Amino acid sequence: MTNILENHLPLRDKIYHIIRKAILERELEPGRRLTEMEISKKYGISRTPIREAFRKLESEGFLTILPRKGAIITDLNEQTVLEFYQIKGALEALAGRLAVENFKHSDIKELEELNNKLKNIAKEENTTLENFNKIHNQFHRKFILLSNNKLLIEILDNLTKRYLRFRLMVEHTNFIDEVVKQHEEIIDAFKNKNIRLISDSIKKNAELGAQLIKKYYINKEQ
Amino acid sequence: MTNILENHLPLRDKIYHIIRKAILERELEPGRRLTEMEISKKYGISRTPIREAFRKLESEGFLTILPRKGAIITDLNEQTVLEFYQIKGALEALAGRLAVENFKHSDIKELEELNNKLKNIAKEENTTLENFNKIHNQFHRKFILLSNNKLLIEILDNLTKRYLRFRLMVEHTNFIDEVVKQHEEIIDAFKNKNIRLISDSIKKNAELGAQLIKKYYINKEQ
DNA sequence: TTTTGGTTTTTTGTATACAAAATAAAATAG
DNA sequence: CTATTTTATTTTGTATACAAAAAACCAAAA
Repeated sequence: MTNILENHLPLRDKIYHIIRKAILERELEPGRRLTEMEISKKYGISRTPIREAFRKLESEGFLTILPRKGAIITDLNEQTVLEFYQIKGALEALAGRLAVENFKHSDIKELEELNNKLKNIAKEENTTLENFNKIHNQFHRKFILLSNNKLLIEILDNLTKRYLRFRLMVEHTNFIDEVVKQHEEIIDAFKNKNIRLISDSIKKNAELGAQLIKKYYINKEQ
Repeated sequence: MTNILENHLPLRDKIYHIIRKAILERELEPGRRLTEMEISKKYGISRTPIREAFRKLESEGFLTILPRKGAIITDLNEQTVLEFYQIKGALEALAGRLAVENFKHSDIKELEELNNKLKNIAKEENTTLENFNKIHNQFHRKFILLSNNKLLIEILDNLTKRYLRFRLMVEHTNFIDEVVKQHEEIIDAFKNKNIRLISDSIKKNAELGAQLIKKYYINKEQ
């Protein structure tokens, strides 16, 4: 495994990855203020690369920087999540439509294998949410890559990273069966090269994601 | 008019806007290398805020930064443009679908007024491409804002800025009539609250944009 | 003429210093 | 004791200095 922190990257990139990881894993909770000095002392480096990392994290929505005030970790509310899933649905549906042309038999097979892995995860005893998410992402990224639209891939990758935080909040495991069934629909649609069906099934899958997050927020209120 | 360079913004933001403008207006041509010292000397400021501006410009696709090598202005080829318009089509169509609910009579009227302005520009003698683009953007941004999806608005704003460069390459004026007609279709679709029609007419409009750019590249080759 | 090797110059990466603004703390007035 | 002003501290914004890497240059050899 290639460790980002070891391979001689510029310090700004190393510190970027460290902070990003901490936010994603909720070590740094939303709303918390982050000072440059704090990080500087903690890791024994100067403020210059830290500032640059902060700006990058801001542009990706992890931090909110107020001029002359500093950085706070962006809070993600229910509304934001729903907005995200609407966009995810539309863009992945586009990816699907574009991908049809490029699908080979082996690609379909790969999707089926990934979906089988998901099905097995549901049966396993000690299955982690991270593991589920990993395979789930591989499934989606498979047809996204086949869209051959580099900008689309870039945008979806960015969004997925940016909103990964939610996915780690929710107990997907109860819904794996439902997800697997929907993925089967998507695979069928690709098999039949039915553009409309591809688009609709992918969007439906995104809507399910939104519903799961919604449940989390409802439980939180109680 | 609010001048970005005067109003006490941090230097990093001022210099960011200066460079961005220069790239958009093709003063700085694609492929050109930009050194920090060059900007530093030209504007009499230190490298620190310049570095931060560079990173922001990189994240928005204006610059490509290679570690220990420096920044070059990103070159946009035909393929990238076509990819952009595919995404623009899908996201604006989503915006349209979401906007329907929020459309008031006055909003429809506003769209009609903007489209009339476009129609008049076609008739004018000395009409600038910038002027056309400005009104054209206002039309699209109108229903995008009504989608009420903040993330969607942010993404579309970013993309529009990032790919503004193209729009300034092409002689839209010959196609204004066609654009106006398509906009009328969009307005009608909103009037009838016909989701499918809204989606399709917006996508068709994006495809026209792609075609215009394509023409530019074809002419360029000759 | 071309290629290779080393030297110089330029440019980026990082640390540090200080000014300016914002926040926190303390002191004073009511 | 509370509210308000003043002072002190913290934190960001910018400039500068130096180290490290890359690029450019030049000379000598094939």
